Amino acid sequence: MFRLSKVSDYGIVVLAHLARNPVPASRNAREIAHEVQLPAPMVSKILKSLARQGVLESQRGAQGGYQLARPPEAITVGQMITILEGPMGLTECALGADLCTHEGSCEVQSSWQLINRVISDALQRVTLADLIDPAFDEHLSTDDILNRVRPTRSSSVDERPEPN
Amino acid sequence: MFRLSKVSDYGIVVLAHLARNPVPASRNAREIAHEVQLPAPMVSKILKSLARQGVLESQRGAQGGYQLARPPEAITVGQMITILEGPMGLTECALGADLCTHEGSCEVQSSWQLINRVISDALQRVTLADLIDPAFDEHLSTDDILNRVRPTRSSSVDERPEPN
DNA sequence: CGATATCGGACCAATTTAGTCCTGTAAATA
DNA sequence: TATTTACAGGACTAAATTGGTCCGATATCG
Ligand code: FES
Ligand code: FES
Repeated sequence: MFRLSKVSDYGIVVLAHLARNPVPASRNAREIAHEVQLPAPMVSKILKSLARQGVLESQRGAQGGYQLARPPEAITVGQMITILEGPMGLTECALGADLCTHEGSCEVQSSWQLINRVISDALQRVTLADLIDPAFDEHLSTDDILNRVRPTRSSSVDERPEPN
Repeated sequence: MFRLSKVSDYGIVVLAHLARNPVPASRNAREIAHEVQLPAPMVSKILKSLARQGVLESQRGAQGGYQLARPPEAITVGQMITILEGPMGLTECALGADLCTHEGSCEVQSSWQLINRVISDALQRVTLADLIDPAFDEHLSTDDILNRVRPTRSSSVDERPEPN
């Protein structure tokens, strides 16, 4: 159906909420779930994944909770999706590995790899800061996004999601 | 998992194969399936969808079969995916309709709509002709694709998949 | 007429997803 | 130190989706 899973969907909503509402600095999973109106166990699971991958910092114990580990400009939509959804690739062939049974006979593998890269790059160009920027989502064309010279706030950001 | 379904995957392989091997003009489903080494009933189902949406022309009865209804330059990857996978949208909210239960309280809906448009546009910029062009998939950057001035063969193409 | 093929669905099994729950461990606080 | 809070890490289930098959109807050719 070409949809993101709910995990990614919710995850991005949660991160956007945290970026938009930076205080109080640390909140626990239950509070966050209540704030975004999503099922608490799901949100908890998602928060754990994000913390494990370094997007959130977690504090255990009483008064513990989660907060963003980096400024919103340093977190891209592409990273979030990769973390919550697994390695990006519209088809397995697109990943380049020897996973597809038709490799060798297939005539479109390399094309898929390119298409995949295009999508991936596009998603890496949108940051969490963009998601909560009211100016971002109004009257922008595709080319504005894809060609834009990054504004100051994210000009020096060029990170990848850390492995692990 | 953020993958295209097999239906789309196979569908694109089939179309690429037909574009690359234009003769004989009309072949039946069984032959096509054999040529691309994919399960015949699946291929048949896919061919039917594509024919119904006008990408292929079908000829019934003895000596019948399928052939491309338009030149490869006039068929985009975005169209193929839309036909085989349904309306494109990474989340339901992205479609803009009143489908999501969180609408109103949600803080990222309009951002999703933009992200969605970016992906969609990117996929509309790649045609079937590109997929079978050996030059296409070698050493091209994302920007080459996204910013490229369309070459002659697809400069005047700006169609959408017809509704129905 | 009879053979060939598409058309349009129904149908089923296997996988994936959405969502819950439980046990363990770390931190704060009284 | 005992207690409570809250994350860590999984196992687990039910529901939805997907991949794949099959069939009766219809159209076309010879
Ligand atoms: S279908 Fe897998 S390599 Fe092309
Ligand atoms: S989650 Fe549906 S509108 Fe945002």
